[in-house]
Amino acid sequence: MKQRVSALLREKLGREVVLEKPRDRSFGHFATPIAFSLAKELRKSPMVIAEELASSFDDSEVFSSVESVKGYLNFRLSENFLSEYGTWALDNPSEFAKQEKNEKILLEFVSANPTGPLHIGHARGAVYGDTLLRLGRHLGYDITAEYYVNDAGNQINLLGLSIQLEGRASVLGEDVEYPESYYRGEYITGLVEGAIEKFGKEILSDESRQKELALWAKDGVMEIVVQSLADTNIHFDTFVKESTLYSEWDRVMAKMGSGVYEKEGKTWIASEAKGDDHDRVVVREDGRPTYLAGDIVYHNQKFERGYDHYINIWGADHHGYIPRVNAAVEYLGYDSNKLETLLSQMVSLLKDGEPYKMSKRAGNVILMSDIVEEIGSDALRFIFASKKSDTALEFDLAEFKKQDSSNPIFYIQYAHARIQTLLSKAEVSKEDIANATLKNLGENADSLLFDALLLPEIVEDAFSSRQVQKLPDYLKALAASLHKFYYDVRMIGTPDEAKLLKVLLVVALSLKTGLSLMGIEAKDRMEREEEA
RNA sequence: GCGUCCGUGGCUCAACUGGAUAGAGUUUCGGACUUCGGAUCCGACGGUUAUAGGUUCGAAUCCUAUCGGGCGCACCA
Repeated sequence: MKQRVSALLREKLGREVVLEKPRDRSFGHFATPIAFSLAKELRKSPMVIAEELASSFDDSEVFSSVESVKGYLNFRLSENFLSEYGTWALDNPSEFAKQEKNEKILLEFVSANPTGPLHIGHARGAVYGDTLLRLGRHLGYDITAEYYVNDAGNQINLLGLSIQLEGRASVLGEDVEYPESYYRGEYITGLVEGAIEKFGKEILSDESRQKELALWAKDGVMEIVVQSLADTNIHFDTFVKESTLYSEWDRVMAKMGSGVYEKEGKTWIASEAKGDDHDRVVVREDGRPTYLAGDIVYHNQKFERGYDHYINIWGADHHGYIPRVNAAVEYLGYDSNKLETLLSQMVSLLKDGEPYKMSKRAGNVILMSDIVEEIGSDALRFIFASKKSDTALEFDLAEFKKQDSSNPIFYIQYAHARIQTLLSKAEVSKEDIANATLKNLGENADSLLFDALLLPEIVEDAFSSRQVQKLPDYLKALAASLHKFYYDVRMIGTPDEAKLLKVLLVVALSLKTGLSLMGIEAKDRMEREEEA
């Protein structure tokens, strides 16, 4: 819709035009302040320019009116255009809001270490990434969702050690000394049991078998992780294991050329020259690679696979890490502008206004799976998609357990269900509705139809700006329009029944499509949950 | 100290990335059903957009400084 208008303006003016939605619908469907920017070069007042432009659109079939108001150019779409577009959408529901973008994107997200279950911070990045993925795919981008598994390095050894310590303490009854950092939580207990079953109790006391134990355990942890993600409708196409990459190391180092050098018996990357605070060690004196080394080979591998664009989603606490990875990418001979790193900020939880209690059982982290169990996948996804990912978020669980309009996910679902109920009570046939023409609707229904047809713009905007919260914002507003319309206009049994219900069908299509892009299934009926 | 993200009604967040009168929800108060699901709707109260300058037709948005906060600043991941 907007594209159509944009294209018309481009044709007319020979330039790209900023198109916006006026705050007040009485101004029209779209508006542009173009006359202000033309004022300088044309040396005429914006008002005059706007007047002239407005009158040049007189013969258009797309617009019913084009007016200039205080230098703004306001467009009102014709009933004919809206009617045809709405009908097309209903006839081609799976095509609605879709596009054919021609770009291959590698989207890496979550990538939590296989040393423990996902916590609430991971969940935010996961939801953000998956929502972007759904939006992008809907727009036709060819996107691969990838999870990078850090299954090498110290944290893996620590996993083996943690299982042994827990097993020696709880199973063998020994007094053990815990080091400063080790993994704890219910899942460790589970791994101890599994380890005994598989290897026998001996493995708990044999330090030389720590590595063997860890390599087995990380697969178990990954199963837990994958299950948590699946419970939230998140699925990955590929998993790349750090441990499989090091065979490439010599070749990658050679590729970096002068970007790496030897000093004090270590290998460094000259990242400072590429904007980092200082150079970084990639291989220690004893020959063990650092964390960065893994990322260098991984990003080399990514670029060798040949995508048009790369997106990483990281926890915001890693933001200082961006310059050094970009530096590596450039030394490898690639364009670091193709690599886009997005951040997902911290999350703090409240429950009934009080800080959410972290359970000792879980090792003092808030587990993603606990929250999903408490409020459900839909609510979790909605919350995390509702706020800009790069700002800190605080939310109260209690708000999302309510069954009324204060709970946005409920409010939207209710709007969708309400439409289904109306349809089931319709006194006209489905054919009558499908064949109805969406004209002479009256101001309320016309406005509602337009709102519902805005979804394509929202999807495009949300993806290209990487601001997925625009989608839930839109859905909330659309649901509000629907509820208000429902209250204001009676439909069943009136002469306009067929066409009004057809408008509602378009609204339902938008709501359902929008929700599915958030990984949430639209409901046809609301089941009232019993108060506990 | 350096880097980075941020500061918008009492609270949680928006604002089409520089556009029209800064909008929603929540809270508080007041209204609306013998009517398609009141699980809803309407109204009121509430703002010098942290502060001070600057840029221009136009600033919450861009620039500078100050104040306040989160997160980084490893040969940990």
